[in-house]
Formats: sequence, C-alpha cells, structure tokens
Amino acid sequence: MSPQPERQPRKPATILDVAAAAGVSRQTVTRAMNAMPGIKASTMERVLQAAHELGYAPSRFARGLVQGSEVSVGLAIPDLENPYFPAFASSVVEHATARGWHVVVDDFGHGGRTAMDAVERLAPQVDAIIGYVGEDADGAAHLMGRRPLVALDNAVQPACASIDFDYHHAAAEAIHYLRASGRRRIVYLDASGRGGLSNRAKAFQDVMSEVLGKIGSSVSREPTGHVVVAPRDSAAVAAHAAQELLLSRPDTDAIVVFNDLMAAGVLKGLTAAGLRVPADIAVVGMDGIPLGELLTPALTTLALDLREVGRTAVEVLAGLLAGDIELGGRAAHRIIRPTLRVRESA
Amino acid sequence: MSPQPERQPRKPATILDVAAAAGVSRQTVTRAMNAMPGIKASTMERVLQAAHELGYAPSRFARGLVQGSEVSVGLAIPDLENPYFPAFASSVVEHATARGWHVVVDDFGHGGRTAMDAVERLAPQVDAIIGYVGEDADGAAHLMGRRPLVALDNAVQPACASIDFDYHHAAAEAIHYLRASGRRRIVYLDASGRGGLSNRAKAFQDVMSEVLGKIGSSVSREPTGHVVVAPRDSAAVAAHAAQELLLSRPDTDAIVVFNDLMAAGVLKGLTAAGLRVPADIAVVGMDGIPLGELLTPALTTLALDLREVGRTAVEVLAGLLAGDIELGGRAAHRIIRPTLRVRESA
DNA sequence: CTGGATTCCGTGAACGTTCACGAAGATGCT
DNA sequence: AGCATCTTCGTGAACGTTCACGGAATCCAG
Repeated sequence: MSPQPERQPRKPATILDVAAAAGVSRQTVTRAMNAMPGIKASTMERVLQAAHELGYAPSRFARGLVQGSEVSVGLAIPDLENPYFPAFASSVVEHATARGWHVVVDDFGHGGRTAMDAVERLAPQVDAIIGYVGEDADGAAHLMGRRPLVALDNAVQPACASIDFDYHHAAAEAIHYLRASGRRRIVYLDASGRGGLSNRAKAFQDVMSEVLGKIGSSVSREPTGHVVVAPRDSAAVAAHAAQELLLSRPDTDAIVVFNDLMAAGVLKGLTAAGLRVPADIAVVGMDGIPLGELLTPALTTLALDLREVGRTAVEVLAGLLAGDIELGGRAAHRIIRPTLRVRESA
Repeated sequence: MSPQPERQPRKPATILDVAAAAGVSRQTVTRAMNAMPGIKASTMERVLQAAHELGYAPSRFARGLVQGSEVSVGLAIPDLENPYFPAFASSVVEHATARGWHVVVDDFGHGGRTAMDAVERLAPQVDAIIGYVGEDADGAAHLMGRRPLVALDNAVQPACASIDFDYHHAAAEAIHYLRASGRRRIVYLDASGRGGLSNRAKAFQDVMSEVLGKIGSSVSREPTGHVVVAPRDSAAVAAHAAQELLLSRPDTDAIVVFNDLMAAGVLKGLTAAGLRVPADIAVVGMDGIPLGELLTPALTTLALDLREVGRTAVEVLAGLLAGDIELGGRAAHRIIRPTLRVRESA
C-alpha cells in the first residue's frame, strides 16, 4: 500500500522488526507466529500481516538454541543411484519423520568422496547418524563423540550400534536351493570393495565348503565355491563380467550375484550372449529391490526387507537417544536375515 | 583415568564445561575446536582431550546464530521408491553439497501425506526448498515467504521459480517416431493425479490432433489420441491397465506411458499376455530412469537428463539466493526438453 | 463503585557460540 | 636495560528467539 521503503535483501527481518512494524513487543510476535493462546485475534492478524510484508521467518538457530530439542539425523548413503539405497532411505525418512526428526542426507557416491567425508560434513550439523559407513565406522564414531551412530552392513564395532545381515544364512539358502534344482557349477560374482572379498562373498565361500565337505570330497568333483570379482558395483560392469565368466568357465550353471543391480546386468549380459535364464543358467541376486520383479525373467533374489531395515535403524537410534539402549548391549546390534524370494531367474 | 564423576546424559556439555576442564577460556576452546591460528599446540591438545572426555560437540544452533550463513535446502519428494526421484535427488544432493549446502529431505509418499505437509515440516527448518510440489506450489510459496522455492514439473507460477519440461516436444517426437515406424493405433496410458489428465497426457492429445489434422481427417480413419487412465502410478497397476486395454482395444499397436516405472509394468503385462514387444506392440516410456535399459526389451523412452534437472534446480536456487535472478525474469523459469532415446521396445 | 477474575501484553533473562578487542607474557634487537 | 614485536590467551558484546514472570487493561457481579 504505502511506498515500499523496505528493499534490503541484505539483512533478513528479525522479530524486533516485525514487533516495531506491528507496534507490539517481541513476545506478542512470538505468540502470533506460534498461534499461542492469550493473544487477541485482531492483534494476531496485524502481526501476521506485518510479518508477511517484511518477509519475516523465525531463525531456526535462535529457536533451536532456546528450545533445545530439535532432533535431526544424518543419513550417509554410498550411492542413491543404486535402487537399494532409495528403498532403504525412503523407509528411514518415513519413520524418522513419524518421530518428528529431520533427515539430512548425504550421498557420497560422486566426486570420489568417501564415507568419512560424508560424516565429517554431517557431524557438526546433526544429533546422530545412520549410514553405510563401512570400514570408516571407527573414525566416524570418533568424530561423533557421544552422539549415536548406527552403522549398516558392517561387522559389529564396539564404538557404534549396528544393523547387520546374516549373509551366512542367505548363502546357505541360495546354495541349497540351487543344488536342489540340480545346479552344480555355482559361481559367485562379487563387487570389488576396498580390499579383499566382500562379506557376502566370504559367506558364500564358507557355505560352499561346508556343503561340499558334508557331501565328501571323494564323491564330488564340484569345484569349491568359485568367486569372480567385478571391478565396480554397476549393472553394465556386471554384464561384462558375466560374459567373461562364460568364456573362462562355460560349464557354469548358476551365478549368485553380489546385489540385484548387478544381477540385472548379469541377466542382460547372459541373454545377450544367447543363454536362456533359467533354462541354461540360473541367476540369484541379493537385496530384493523393487525393480527385480520387473525384469525378464523376474529376478530370484535373497531379499532384504528394506523397509524393515530402515525401521530397525530408526528404532535403534531412538533407543540410543532416549538412553534405553546401551552401546554394549544386545539391543544395539541387530541382525536381519535375508530370505530367498524365488521368482523366475532360478 | 580418574574415577568418572561425569555421568549425566541429561545435559550435554557446553563450551564452558570444556573450558573449565581444560583450565582455559571459552575463546581458547573455540580456537582449538576450529583449528584457528594463535593457539599453542600443547594447549590445543589439552583442550581437545578435555572436549573428547566430556563428549562435547558444539551446538549447531549457537554456531549458526552467530555466524549467520549456513545454507540448508529442503528437498520435497513425492515418492523415493519411484526410481525417477532418487536419480534426481542424487543430482540435487551432489550439486548442493558442492556448494556447501545441506539437504534436508522429506518423502511425502507414505501415510497419505501431501506436498503441503512436507513443505510445512520443512519450512521452519530450511532456507529454501526444491520440490515436486505440484498444485501446492502457491500455498508452499506463501509458506516460505521471501525464501526461494523451486518447483519442478509445474506450470509456471509467478510465486516461485520453476523447472518445467517440454512435454509437447516430447509427445511430438514419440508420435512422429511411432508413425514413421508404421504404428497407427497409439494409446496413451496416464496416471491419475488429483484431477483430470496429467500435463503429459494433455500434450499427447494436443500433438495427436495436430498430426491427424495435418493429414486430413478424410484421409485418415485413425482414432484421435486415445487416453487410458490407470488409478495409480505403480508398475503393478500399469501392468493390469495394459492388459485391460488390450481387451477393449485389441488393435492397439503402440502405448506411450506416463513414466518409465509404469512402462516397465506395461512391458511385463504385455509379455505376460503373450504379446511380443516391439513386434506386436510398441512401448514408449518417459523419464529415462537408469533401470530402463536393464529391462527386456530395453525400454525406449522420452528421456529427461535427470542429472541436468537436478543441476539446473540447484543453479536456479543459487541465483535466487544470491539475488542474481529475479522471480519475474526469464532465468527463473527453465524448460528442459526430453529427448527420445530409442532402445528396443519401440 | 469496588473487588476479583480474566484477558491481553511487555520486560528481564537465558540459550551457547563467535567476533572484536585488548592484556599479558615471551622474544628479539639495539 | 629499553623498546618494539610477536605469540598466546581472556573479556564484553552480540546473534534472535522463547520462557517465566509481572503489570495493565477489561469485564462482570455485588
């Protein structure tokens, strides 16, 4: 209405500016903004009007400082482009939101960043962290100090809570199923991590030797669980690796793959090479990402209930924050068991 | 070392506690924590030691209050389980991170929440919002006041910046390609939004009538662009819808689908019904999500460069925050053009 | 008109940190 | 020794909000 002398995008308006503009005091502005009782309707309207004209928004810092309890949790994710992680992240966001927490997410998949970088960025900004921190769990926990850290898919660390997966059980389920289907040349396709085999691959090897041991090496000429390593965790790379595998071991009749994304690539590579899945060769993925059933053939997989994983992570974190759960105790270290979901590819 | 009298998880340690424990002043603790110059190495070590023992972490609120400039942006996402959004979110996170911003994400896909709910939750917590707010753009902008809002996939609103997609161009590309391949019975499978057809479907209809108009209605007996609406945006629902479509219009020889996720379902439904894609019927998706090329047949799609979308959103936001871009101006309203990516399904 | 509720509003204090400045001690040079 | 310089550290102030409290105005019954 009046000529607008207000045109400084420099300094954002404070509560005092609004108070002055509306001809009231700080506290009244607070009351109006937060719809507290004990304020006349007309005054409230006047204050809100002034606030809107000044473009006033309460400082989250000042507010947080005085109220004290806004929980915000960091979510450290290796690669949002792998469908596994969004499914998990979605669950974490849902349950965290239900508890009134805010979720600050950092995807360290690009630009050569590591889990440690993500935690370093997140740490000063959040009250807790949930994340796939891998081998950086120790360092991350140290960086967080007393503030809780929930590490996923990691060997149990004393410094932080953990959600782990029972890969041994998973491998056993897959191998028994495949052998029951008559498969005898089973190969595991791993993704190369920072060093050595993944825990998933190791579990596969363990179970393989157990099984073959029971049968008796004399009876069986089956090779012990063979493991092939792809240089990177991606569908295209996996497709290539599968084709190379066929060259070096043409008699392979089953491939268990590090994760579903790679398994999708394997499927693609195999059919491109003229093989029929599952007639000629079986493929078993791992993770249970939603896209698995959209593939042709639909992917048989060792499914993790990703929503449960997210829910559990949030639950453990809540316990830690409330002090109901001790870091040493059993409750701080959960184990989730993947289950074999048989579809078409095996 | 000493018996630990410190065991109150109630009140977190403040800078003064650390100062007292280390026998120095506030400022020195600040210097140590932030590795500022002008502090003796030995003192710094002592302070850090004390801080660690007390589990001290600087309050982000106090820090933010005094330094003033921590940018954090909210990311409002309808459904992280649709692979479209993670691909986009990943890009936003990457570029925001590169600028030193924090990203607070809210997925309002669960629990019947709406974009407005998400913005309400986010608003007091962030300096700006990027999101698929749909028809709530107006309300959301009002809630944000002066703080910038970048709305995606929305008609241009005066109240906020926008990133839009040129669906008209996309539809034209698809339709011309399909017609050039000899397809004449083209149907669009839409997802039902809050009301009426989606912008994508409308663009399809427009182009269809343009094309048929040019040819001349006398010459052609082709039906005008027919649109079928699926009740929900999901692969399973789309598969079902595709099968129903075949019943009502068995002569359909091409389906253009609302998005890739649904197109994946359509592929599945079609092959389940015994049809061969693309021999019997062509399928064109939209979005260009990574999983498209993993499907069998690989999905032909109107690809959006999702990383570019994210980059652009962050870029526009940066301009708004810096004051380089005015809301009215051309720069605040970008249009991104999908391109036809021909793979196997059409 | 008086008294007590009731409604509405304003003032000091506090939250925990950093910035600007200055003081004290150590060191070097003449 | 005397002075200047550098290093190291401490003190008041400020950031913007809410909480706890108290004061002023209004209302109604007696």
